[in-house]
Amino acid sequence: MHTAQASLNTQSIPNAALLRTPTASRNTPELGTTRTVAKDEEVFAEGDRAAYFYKVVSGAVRTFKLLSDGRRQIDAFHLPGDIFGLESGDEHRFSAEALGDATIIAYRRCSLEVLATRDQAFANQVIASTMRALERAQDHMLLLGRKHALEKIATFLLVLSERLTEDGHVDLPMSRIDIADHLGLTIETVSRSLTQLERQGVIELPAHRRSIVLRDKAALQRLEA
Amino acid sequence: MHTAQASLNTQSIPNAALLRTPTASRNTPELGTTRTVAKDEEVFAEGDRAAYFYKVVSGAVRTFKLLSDGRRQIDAFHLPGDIFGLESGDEHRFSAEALGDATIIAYRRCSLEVLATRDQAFANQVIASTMRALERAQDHMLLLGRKHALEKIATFLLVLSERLTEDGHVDLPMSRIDIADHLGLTIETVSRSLTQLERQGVIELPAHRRSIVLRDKAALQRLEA
DNA sequence: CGCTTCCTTGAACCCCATCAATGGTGGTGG
DNA sequence: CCACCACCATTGATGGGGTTCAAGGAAGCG
Repeated sequence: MHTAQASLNTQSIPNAALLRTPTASRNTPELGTTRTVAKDEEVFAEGDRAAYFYKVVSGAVRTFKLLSDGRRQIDAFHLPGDIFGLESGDEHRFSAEALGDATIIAYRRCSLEVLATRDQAFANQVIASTMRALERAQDHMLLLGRKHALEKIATFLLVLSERLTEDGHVDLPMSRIDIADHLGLTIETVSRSLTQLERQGVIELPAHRRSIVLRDKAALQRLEA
Repeated sequence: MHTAQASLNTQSIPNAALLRTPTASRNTPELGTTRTVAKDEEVFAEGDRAAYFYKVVSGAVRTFKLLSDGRRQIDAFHLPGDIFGLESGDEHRFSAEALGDATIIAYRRCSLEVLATRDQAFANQVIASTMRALERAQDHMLLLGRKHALEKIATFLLVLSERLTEDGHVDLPMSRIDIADHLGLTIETVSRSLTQLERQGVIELPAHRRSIVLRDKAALQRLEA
């Protein structure tokens, strides 16, 4: 059992040298090793031994679960600074793949346990981070269970914009299929909803479909429900 | 920001005297105070100061979020032994209400922090428990985002039966509305799905609609997808 | 320049929501 | 003890939001 995929962003663990140092593999090789992952390459699969957890350095990673017939639920996208793949049990309960070419650092799980046992402040930070990950999961349950397509898209764009935006310009690291499998929709509905928002003048969809300009954030917030 | 509602069952925190002792209010009054809550009474509301977190002693509690127009998502039902209302921020991000008459223990949040700082083993247990809560949330996201009504009901019954069953006989502490708002369905669909399972001989619905007999768990597992 | 891949758009359908009414159970008071 | 009532659950009929199926377009890459 047991993944704790949801992102634990390192910003919130100021005391944790282990998690903060993207160059840990060079400075303290025993704590983490850098690894590059190609687009759509697997980092780990559901059922793998969870000997390591990971931090995104560059690029982005999706963690997801599959049903027997192939239906997929992406629980989170992990951006630079995020931790994923930390488990309470000894198996990964999710799969993880790179959205595009990515660089990640792998940490031995036992490192965490050793450090958490020695350093109480660090342990408290890990608790807080895990709780924040849980809270994000809970917000997402509200979205999945009770929001309509347009509300889901609006929420998604607003959440993304908090991390990826430069004055309203969002560069999407993921495809429409990924968005659909994150929001519990189909690619067609995602596409139609985005088109609708564009027609309403709320967003703009540049030609190369991997970026979105948020024209009217207030309108998105109203749509969020 | 930030709730960490999902249940942290005390079974999994063997070393944590604070969490394990239902009679803490008598033995160590500074750690927790017992409180009884009537059916549908509020324990705390979204936005309240999160000075306390809680453990269920008897009865059951729902934690939920509301959208502006009243749509509700119940993120979890908390049964005896479960912890809820633990926040990383200083406000409750959910509301909590008793399903029926219930007894709970309120702990000051600072007690947890003090204890976690002094006792590394305890801190590690809290991390593990929070991660397990997160994992349950992740399973529920798969259900909400990608499962059909019948699959949702089947999963729900199987999960419940792991905790509440005595040889297949499940006593539901919650109403159909609560089930619907947990699974992202309507009461009508919940009712129809249960009826369908009964017609298929998979379950039995006794006259007083608050219990269910699981006749064929294997069939439920097949339906789970 | 053609191919592949991804995205968009259209049309038909279906699952579940919605609207509406009935049924059943437990509680209350006569 | 029974009749009435309120609440909850069930059942039926209809409709709609989103999926499914299918085709067309647009961008990137060899």
